[in-house]
Amino acid sequence: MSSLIQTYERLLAAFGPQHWWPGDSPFEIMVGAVLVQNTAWKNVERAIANLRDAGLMSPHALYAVPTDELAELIRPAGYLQVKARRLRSLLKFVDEYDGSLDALFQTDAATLRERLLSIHGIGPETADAILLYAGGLPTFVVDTYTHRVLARHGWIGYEAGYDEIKDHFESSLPQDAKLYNEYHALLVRVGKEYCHKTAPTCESCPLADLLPSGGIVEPM
DNA sequence: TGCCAGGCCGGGT
DNA sequence: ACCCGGCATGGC
Repeated sequence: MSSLIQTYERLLAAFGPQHWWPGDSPFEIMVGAVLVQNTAWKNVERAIANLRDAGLMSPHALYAVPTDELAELIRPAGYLQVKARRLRSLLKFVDEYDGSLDALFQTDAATLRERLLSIHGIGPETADAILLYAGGLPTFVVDTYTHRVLARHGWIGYEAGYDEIKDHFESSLPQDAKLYNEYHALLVRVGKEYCHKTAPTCESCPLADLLPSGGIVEPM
């Protein structure tokens, strides 16, 4: 069994830097983090383009948009009613810092994470994505690909929960935002290309020789 | 055509 | 403390 850092180095060598998060500004990254919930990034790009084209990609401008109007703008990202409300709850939070993300990220990481989690529509993954990719804070982001790739390769059990997986990484890696950034992006890359939900195949999977049993670990 | 995508919430066990 | 249905659009 290789260590997590060895796996990281192998993935980085194989795929190179992923240049995450795709987005021009911390604010756009925050918005994208909500819009991408259980949604293909492709669809999110259109929604973001709509907001940018309308000149709304700033905290105050976007907060001034009524919920139903916001829903129409983000339609391509799906769950439009739900996400419009979630965006507004996040915007209300940002507004408490007068729309200054610099001010917002002055808060210490643990406190800020708690505050983000208290926002309606912000769960652990969205909170961590905001902290890491918008704020540059060293917190590991766990997503469905992270879970599937690790479980299928026998590194964790399928029953492992969010915090368990997060701790798995954070306790065995240096606390380094750049490392967490790239690692998560690489896991998503591998998941998309080799670790599909159905019809799992590990042929040519870059992690194949890390499998403890020489095969895929199937869920119960 | 059906299944899936970079979740989260609320109600029911 | 889990488990499940709901939420919606676009790509393959």
